[in-house]
Amino acid sequence: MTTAEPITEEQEVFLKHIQKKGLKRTSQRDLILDVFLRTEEHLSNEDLYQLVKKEDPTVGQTTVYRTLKLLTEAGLAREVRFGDGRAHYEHNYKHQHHDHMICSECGRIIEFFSAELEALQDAMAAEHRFEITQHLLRIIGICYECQLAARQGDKSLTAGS
Amino acid sequence: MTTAEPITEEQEVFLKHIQKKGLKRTSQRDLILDVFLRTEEHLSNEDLYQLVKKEDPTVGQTTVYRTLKLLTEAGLAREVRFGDGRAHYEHNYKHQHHDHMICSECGRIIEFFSAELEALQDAMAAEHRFEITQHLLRIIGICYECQLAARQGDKSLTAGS
DNA sequence: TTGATTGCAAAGCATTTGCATGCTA
DNA sequence: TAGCATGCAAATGCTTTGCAATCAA
Repeated sequence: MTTAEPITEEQEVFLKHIQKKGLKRTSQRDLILDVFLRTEEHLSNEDLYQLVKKEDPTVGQTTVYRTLKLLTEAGLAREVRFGDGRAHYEHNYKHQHHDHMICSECGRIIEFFSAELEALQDAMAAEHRFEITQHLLRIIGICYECQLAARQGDKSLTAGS
Repeated sequence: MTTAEPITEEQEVFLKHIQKKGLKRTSQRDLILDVFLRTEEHLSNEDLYQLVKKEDPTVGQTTVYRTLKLLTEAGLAREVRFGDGRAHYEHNYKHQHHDHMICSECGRIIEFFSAELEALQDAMAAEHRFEITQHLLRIIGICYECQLAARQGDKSLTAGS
């Protein structure tokens, strides 16, 4: 499989980054980027590896690790951690920054954005003359669906879970 | 070493928690709590283990892990993660909730609090009917001191390490 | 041709778990 | 005395690294 010519903006961004660092374009990196872009989720390394493997079983997991790091450097991916011990990645190119609410019952992830929140963070940083590189807001709790479910199963309460 | 009678509020809180769960009070747990309370920092497990070991070299690291989990359950400690791959713990009893700015250059940690920020988070959660259990805000960037240092060493710029 | 890339296996870390012994209640 | 707690060693799970073979530029 020869590497194809760039099509999407993202691929161009990736190529630029690759070249700037004196690295090389490979079919594996192309494929991993492609699969990543086609998937709109919070992919863990393992997730992406499984998807990539479907299209090319010879790709190793190590390459996925290394490529995700490259994509993050290039600004195409953003690493997020939900507290389950492994890294997840989401699209980061021309995507508005957003934060997450994580349901500790079902694992559901709700994305949200608040300009006021962002502004307040900037203000707090300015107060300390702190130059923000990135920020991470994670709200953990119970989503509406799980609250409903809990209310229904409320009659037989012993100690929970 | 026999276990001593409770003195501080924190020790009482811990005892109550221990008893409620049908667990037992031990000299190790007493010591670990004591050392934890005497230290005003963001202790990692390893940090606390080293400190405890100075006072009682027979205590095992596993016990520190297990006790820190207990302290967290009891509401005495709060687990925080700064992105270095391991958990850190800070005092949580009658301590106002606060968030952190982390300098990616020197590792310095600045604590801050904003009532507006808290209120905004609550508002965002309410919008999604999400019931907050806890939240975590981490701002990563460059602290003022490191900005100054960077400006000074700016004349010989090659690529920046 | 040269040096980056790949995939495998092994190594690293932080954390957890199994288990025999010890100790609290 | 019963069963929780302890500490060691081994296991776990995610991620990184060493290395020989391969491939892009």
